[in-house]
Amino acid sequence: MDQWDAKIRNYSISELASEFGVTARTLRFYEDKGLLNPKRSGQMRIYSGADRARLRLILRGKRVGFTLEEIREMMELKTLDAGGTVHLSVSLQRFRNQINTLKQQRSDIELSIAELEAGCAWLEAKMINREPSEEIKQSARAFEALALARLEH
Amino acid sequence: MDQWDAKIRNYSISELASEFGVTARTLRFYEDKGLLNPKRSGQMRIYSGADRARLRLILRGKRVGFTLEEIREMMELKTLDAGGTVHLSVSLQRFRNQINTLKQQRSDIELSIAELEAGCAWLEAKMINREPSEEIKQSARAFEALALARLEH
DNA sequence: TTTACCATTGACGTTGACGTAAGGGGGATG
DNA sequence: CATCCCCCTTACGTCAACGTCAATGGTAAA
Repeated sequence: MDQWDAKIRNYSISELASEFGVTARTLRFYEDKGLLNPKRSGQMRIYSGADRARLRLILRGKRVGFTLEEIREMMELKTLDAGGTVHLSVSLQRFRNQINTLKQQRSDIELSIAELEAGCAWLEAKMINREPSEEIKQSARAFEALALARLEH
Repeated sequence: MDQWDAKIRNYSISELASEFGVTARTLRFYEDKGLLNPKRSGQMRIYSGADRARLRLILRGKRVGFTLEEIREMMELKTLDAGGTVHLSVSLQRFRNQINTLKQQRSDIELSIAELEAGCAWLEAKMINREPSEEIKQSARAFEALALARLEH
């Protein structure tokens, strides 16, 4: 239980960048936008485990379509201890909205996956039987019909 | 079974635009990029039900994070009947990659939802008990610890 | 005919998220 | 000492996805 803990590990900018597959420029940019603020040792940036965790959150947020500004706001809301009940309830509403957005997106994604999987099946069918047999043509038309049915509302 | 079918419905540019909550400029832009090509009556664009279906796909693709270029490619792959087995298998691989991307995204989304719901719970706890009781402070610290545990790898 | 409205095609402007180039500091190694 | 490598800041460049503006045309009601 001494101080040789795993959490006192720090990271240089390029370490963190390469670990997450981004450039150093990106990390400096995020700092500029108020998303990160690592400690400094002189000029050099020193990233802690917490900074690393924030970065993970930022990148995940990006992947699901939030802008950097939105991500910054959400992170601020959680570190914002001051502020009355009103402010809290506003924050709560914002979080709930984001959740609904994400759920909508998840459903979009599931539809898209289904769409692409249907496309795969269609391509596979075409590859297995190269000669334009009536059988395949039939299934092709069937697929098209199904696709259309799903698409036209 | 006469021709008073539902599918012969056509749309003007502003009809389609307002139905999907985009501007006419957007539709012209998509056409410029080869994503749509409605028929013309003179200068005016005439959108068919198929065009409408394509638009639906485009917008969904956008919502899940594909670029217009990617969407165009995917749509081309499906209307591309010519091309040998090699081309087909390349297409198939592309589709499979997109599917994996989407599945990754879905998992990201689920993580984000969990994150935000935890944030909601945290805010709610704070609202219910406004006075800074030790009890709440404890649960706050507990939450922070949990969050960190989830975040740091 | 005039007014009103919707359509068209350019062309340039804007925003977010970085890339890239220029110029310079500091330390470790041959 | 010279060379390398990593770090820093400042500032301009870029790309996608449209927005906005200008000038113009067709048609339908007043």
